[in-house]
Amino acid sequence: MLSKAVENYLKAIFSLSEEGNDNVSTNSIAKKLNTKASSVTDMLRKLTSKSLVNHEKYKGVSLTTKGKKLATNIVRKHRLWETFLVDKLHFNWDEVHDVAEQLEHIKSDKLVTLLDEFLGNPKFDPHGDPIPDEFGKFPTSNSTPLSNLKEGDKGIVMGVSQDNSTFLKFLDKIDIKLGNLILVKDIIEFDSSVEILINNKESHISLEVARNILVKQK
Amino acid sequence: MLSKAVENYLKAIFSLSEEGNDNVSTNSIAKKLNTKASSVTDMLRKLTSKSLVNHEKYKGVSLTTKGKKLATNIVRKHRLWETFLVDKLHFNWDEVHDVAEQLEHIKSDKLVTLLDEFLGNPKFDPHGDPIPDEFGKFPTSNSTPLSNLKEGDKGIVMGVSQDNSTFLKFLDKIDIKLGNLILVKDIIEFDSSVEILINNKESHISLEVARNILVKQK
DNA sequence: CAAATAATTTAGTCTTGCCTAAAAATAAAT
DNA sequence: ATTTATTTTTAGGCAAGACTAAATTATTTG
Ligand SMILES: [Mn+2]
Ligand SMILES: [Mn+2]
Ligand SMILES: [Mn+2]
Ligand SMILES: [Mn+2]
Repeated sequence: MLSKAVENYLKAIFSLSEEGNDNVSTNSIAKKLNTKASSVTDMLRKLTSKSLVNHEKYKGVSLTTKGKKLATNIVRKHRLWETFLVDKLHFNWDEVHDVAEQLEHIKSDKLVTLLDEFLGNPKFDPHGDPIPDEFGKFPTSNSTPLSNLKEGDKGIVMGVSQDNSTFLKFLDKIDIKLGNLILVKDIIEFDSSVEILINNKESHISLEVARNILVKQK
Repeated sequence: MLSKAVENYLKAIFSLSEEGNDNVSTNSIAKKLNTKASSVTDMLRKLTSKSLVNHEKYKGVSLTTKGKKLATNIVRKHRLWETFLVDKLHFNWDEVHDVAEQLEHIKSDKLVTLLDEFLGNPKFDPHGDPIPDEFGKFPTSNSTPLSNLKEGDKGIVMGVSQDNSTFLKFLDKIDIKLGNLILVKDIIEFDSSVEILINNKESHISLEVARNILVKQK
């Protein structure tokens, strides 16, 4: 039975290898988990001995098939619980991440299966992140960052690539939520910031924000 | 923030002091938590330093007001989660205890409040155990062990005083579930075992079983 | 009441997961 | 190609929580 610490390391390595190159660095893991590089090295030795990662000294680390399967299952649980909290308990989308960080470690296959069913086998969580199925397969979403659209383009909000609470609260304020239609009114050349229209409401967002909003172009 | 271990000790001490005398013994805690007496002594020192228990060497232990409040809240969470698992996810009542043992340690006041609401503020869990409210107040249930009834008496099943899975599965087999009506047909003098009728189905149960079924006499 | 038994506490270890400081390896810069 | 800076690993420790064995205190029993 995997400890909570081991599960968090697997999840961190998984998400880091998604967003970048195959071999994840010790430092990047330490940063993601708010820990020290030396602690990471310690843990990598343990993960290696459990055949969950391949680690060559000084060369970074990658998940084994077994490690990837386990990591995916934790992501699945995290996103199912977030969906439960928002859809059933009516949490706001900026409040669920920390609670889901705890719930994802509950060990019961039956619980996951029944929860999934109870929620109607959702494909995406409240932030638009894909929920892998019981075999670890992720649904695909043909969405692109809002920052890729041109002036005059329209897009439907499909998700966000940050679950930071301040970011999400800001989106709430300017009416950005999943399913809403965004019109790109203007792109300011100077700093690539974007003027948008949602529900007849104009807003001005930075490039950084636009990069973290995922839309399906219409 | 309390560790899982601390919470489990508090809960154990709470339940032991409910069912017996005020001062709980080291050995009884060790037995309940499947650990060794020496480990219990270690932990009692820690709990004492946190003002969660009063412990006089060799004289047993009791919860402080603070300790009792925290223990009650864990019981509350355990029973709310059991209710969720049975009512919403359709677990059987013999399958929920171990999962609830994990879920009870999730830390989020908002989660508890919203879960309670989502479940319709239940007063009793799937085993008939009372669920304390947010202030720690337990609802009262005027139920009595089935073993207290006389021949010819009738009673409605209000709960059980065991969440052991084999015991609950046995009850399933003879149609004993919350709300069902039991008629006491005969009490065998020799061993005080009981012949009962439920849903026109006759069963013969031991005194030990009868003691663990709680009914409201009709 | 003394002797035997049972319960509890203490002493000394172990594992997990984390830390700091120092050493070693790799990457970047002159 | 050295020197410098960065990254990673090692060495040594700490706290929580558990264990075994031994010592101490309480309780029974003859
Ligand atoms: Mn999240
Ligand atoms: Mn999410
Ligand atoms: Mn239970
Ligand atoms: Mn229960």
